[in-house]
Amino acid sequence: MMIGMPAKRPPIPLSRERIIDAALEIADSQGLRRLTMRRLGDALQVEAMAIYHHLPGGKEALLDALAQHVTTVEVDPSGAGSWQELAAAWCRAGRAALLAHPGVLSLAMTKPPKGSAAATIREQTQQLGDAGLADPAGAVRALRAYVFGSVAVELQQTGWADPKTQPVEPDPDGDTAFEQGLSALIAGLAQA
Amino acid sequence: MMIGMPAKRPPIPLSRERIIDAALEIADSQGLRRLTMRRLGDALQVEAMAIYHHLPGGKEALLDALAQHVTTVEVDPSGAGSWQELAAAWCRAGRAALLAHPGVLSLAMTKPPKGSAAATIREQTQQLGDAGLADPAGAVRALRAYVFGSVAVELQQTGWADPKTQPVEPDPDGDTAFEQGLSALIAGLAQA
DNA sequence: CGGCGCGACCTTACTGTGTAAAGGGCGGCG
DNA sequence: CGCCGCCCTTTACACAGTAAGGTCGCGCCG
Repeated sequence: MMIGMPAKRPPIPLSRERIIDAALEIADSQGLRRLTMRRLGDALQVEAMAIYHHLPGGKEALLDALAQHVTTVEVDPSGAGSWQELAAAWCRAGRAALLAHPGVLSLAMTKPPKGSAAATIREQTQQLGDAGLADPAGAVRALRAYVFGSVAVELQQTGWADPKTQPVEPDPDGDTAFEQGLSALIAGLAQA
Repeated sequence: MMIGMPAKRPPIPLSRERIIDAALEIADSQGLRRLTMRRLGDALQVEAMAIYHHLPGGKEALLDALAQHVTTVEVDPSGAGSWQELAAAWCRAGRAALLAHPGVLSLAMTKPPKGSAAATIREQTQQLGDAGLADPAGAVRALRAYVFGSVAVELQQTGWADPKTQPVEPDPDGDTAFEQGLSALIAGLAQA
C-alpha cells in the first residue's frame, strides 16, 4: 500500500537561496556550532544529503556562502555630499549587514572575501576614490577593519555567545559607540 | 615480559600549560577545524581522555582558554609620554598577540572576554584614564575594535585561511597599513 | 617492608557529524 | 507505453566529543 509513503518530493523544491536562509536562521538562533547538515536538512524538510545537490562543495561551500552573504552590501553614492558621508554610509551598511546575522560573524571575518564580497570591496574603493579621497585602498582597509571590529566588540559586550558572562558596566548602546569611533576614524583619515 | 608494554605514564607529565601550547600550535599550523581532542592527545603523546583531567569542561573550556591566551597582554605605562603613545602601545601589543596565533583569531573576537582577558581591558581603561583621556571606556572600545578588525583584515589579505584566493592587488604590508589607520583613529579620538 | 589509597592516565562505548556511493521514484519526451 | 534524467533518499564509513569505569604506579602510613 502506497498510502502512507513518505512523500519523496519535499513540499517546496529546495534551492540554494532557501538553503542559505535556513542556515542563517539556525546559526543566528543556535550558534554556528549547532549548524549541522542534518539539522539544516530537517529545517528544510529534506534529508541532509539533498543539500549537496544544490551546493556542491558541501559544508565548506555553505560556510563560504554565508560569509559572502553578510559581507555583500550596496550603497548608492548619489546621496552623499562628501567622501566623508559616503564612507560613513558604507560603514553603516556594512555594520547593519553583519549585525543582522551575528551567528556568522566569525566566518565573515575569517574567510577571505570572494565573489560578491570582493566585488563589494572593489566598489567601495572605486566610489571613495571617485569622491576625491586620496589612497582609497588604505582608507577602505581601515574602515573595514573598524566595522568588523566594532561589530565583534558589540556582540561580545551584549554577551551574544555564552550566556552568563557579561559583568561589564552598562555601555552606551552600540549605535552611539559605533558612531563616535567612526567619526573619529573618518576625521583622522581626512588629515592623513 | 613487560618489556614492550606501552608506557602508562607519558614522557613528561602533562599540564594545562602544555595542553594550551600544543593546541595553539595545531590551530596555527592546521586550522581550528583540525584541532581535535584526539589529535591534541597525539601531539602530547597521550590519549584524548587524559586532557579532561587537566581541563575540566572539555573542548569548550579549551577554546575559551585559547581565546583568553591571545587577548591577554601587559603594557608598562611608564614609557609613554602622552595618552596617545600609551594607546598606540596597547594597540601594538594587542595586535602582536593576535598575530602570533592566527588560528584562534575567530575565537578571540567571538568569545566574550573572561578572566585575564577582561582584566586586560580593565587595566587598559584604567591606564588611559590616568593618562588624562576623557571617556577612556569609549576609547578602549574603539581601539579594541580597530585592533581586532585590523588583524582580521590583514589575515584575510595575506590569505591565511584557504589557499588559492587572494587576487587583491599588492597591499602595503600590514604593519604600515595598521600604523596609518591607528594614527588616524587616535588623532580622531583626540578631537572628540 | 608491605599494603593501600589516590590521582593520572587508558579503554570502551555511545551519540553525532560530514560525505561518498548507490538506490529509488516521479515527471516528461519519444 | 516505455525509458531517461533529475532530485531526493538510503546506506555506509571514518572520525568527532565525551560519559563511565578500569588500571597502573607512586607515596604514605603503619
